[in-house]
Amino acid sequence: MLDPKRLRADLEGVARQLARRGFELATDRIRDLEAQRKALQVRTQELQNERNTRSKSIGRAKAAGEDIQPLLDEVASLGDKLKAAEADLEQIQAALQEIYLGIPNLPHESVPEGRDEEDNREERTWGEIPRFDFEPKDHVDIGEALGGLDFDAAAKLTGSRFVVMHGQVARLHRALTQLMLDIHTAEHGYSETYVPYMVNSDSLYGTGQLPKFAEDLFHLEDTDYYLIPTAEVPVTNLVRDVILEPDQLPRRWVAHTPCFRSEAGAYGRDTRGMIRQHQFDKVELVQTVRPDESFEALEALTGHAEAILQRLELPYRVVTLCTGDLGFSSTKTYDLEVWLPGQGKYREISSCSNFLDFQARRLRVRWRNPETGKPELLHTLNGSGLAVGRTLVAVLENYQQADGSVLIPEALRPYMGGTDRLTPP
RNA sequence: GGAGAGGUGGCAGAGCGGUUGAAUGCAACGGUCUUGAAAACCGUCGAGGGUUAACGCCCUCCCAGGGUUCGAAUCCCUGCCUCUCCGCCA
Repeated sequence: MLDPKRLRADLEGVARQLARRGFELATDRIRDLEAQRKALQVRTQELQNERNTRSKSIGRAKAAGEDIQPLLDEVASLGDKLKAAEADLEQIQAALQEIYLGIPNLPHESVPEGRDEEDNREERTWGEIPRFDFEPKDHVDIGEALGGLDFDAAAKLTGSRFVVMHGQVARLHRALTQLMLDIHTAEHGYSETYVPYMVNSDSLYGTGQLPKFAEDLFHLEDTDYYLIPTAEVPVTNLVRDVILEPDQLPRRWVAHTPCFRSEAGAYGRDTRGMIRQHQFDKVELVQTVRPDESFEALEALTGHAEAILQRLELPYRVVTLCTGDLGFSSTKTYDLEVWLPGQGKYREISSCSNFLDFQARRLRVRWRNPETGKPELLHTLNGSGLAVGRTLVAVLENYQQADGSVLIPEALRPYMGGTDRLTPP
């Protein structure tokens, strides 16, 4: 959520910045509601003040043994007036809240202008795109030939957009997770966290998935519980309603969880293979930092995610999302895109974002600023480090051999019992 | 699942329905004292919001949401959470 004070003080300026990302701010309606809010709030508080004052004097009179009936008569109508004013105020505030919760974050000035992913800006590339002296297969063919990927079984057990993994491929999947967790904890200063895979709606409001993106979530019937779409939700919510001391900052967590996404609105896209699933594993990096350090932290965080790809020797590029492609809560996002020979293009494997105080305001994540002595909002960030399923896809496709086997990247071999190759049965 | 107890400020812990946003202790911060520190003593010390140029004034918050009342941390209802005992279970 944006700062309501800022919206009041500079509505037009905020509207201009939001227009960059194609969001039209309802300035007239906001101005109108804010004016009503102000008038009603002042009136309500006056009435509350009157009630408090009179009640106190009644208390005093009673203690002094005086007849309080005349005083009671005087306040007879006050209660109704106050109730009406409070109800009106609540209604206006709810209307404003609904609008405010639907406003995305402001794009940072360094974010390129653009409509969609076509306009994202490439920052750098890393690694050599592999050349094959045969026609490279995609991960579905490779994985099925290895006996390690079974989409038909998953369709029988559940439905489309799920996968069953077997044997050496299942182990490879686990090995990737272990490698990522080990690097982030041992080399990048993150502390490992295990969190619930279901969260309540408060948590989802806090990180911004609700109220706007309910259709992307799996909701458990007759409960307030949802399956997490990313570990970002439970992990960032760890500091909801918390005031951190300066020496506790920055906080860095890494968590490995499955992620559940309904993928509503993605009907025809990536229907083949593991690229877009209802359930996938992800190792997630989350940081809570001082406000003056968040852009620095974004660069570092992105580097941490890149380190995994480098360790696996997978070619990738880094792009800055343009204003039109930027996520709802983010002010700036770098996507890491790994090269997939099966598709002959780069595909997203990590998304690293700085949210400024956008999530922190909803979550009331604060620190005690020693300069002011007051609790102030922190900045939150997160990034995938990495999406495990897509990393598996990248390994299978980039390390495939003409005979149908798949080499294991050096860094993974200790996690694979020393095996250097997956071979078809 | 059954029975009971409870949820108050950073922590601990009081709080007859009426000048209680909340005693007291600890912690924290500022000061006195000291070569320095400790101890002792004095003082400050919750959060959010409205209004104001500012000083200030005002409102809200004692798990959450309803209710009773002129007035609720205190009474009633519902929900959530925690603890103890029993049952079941990985």
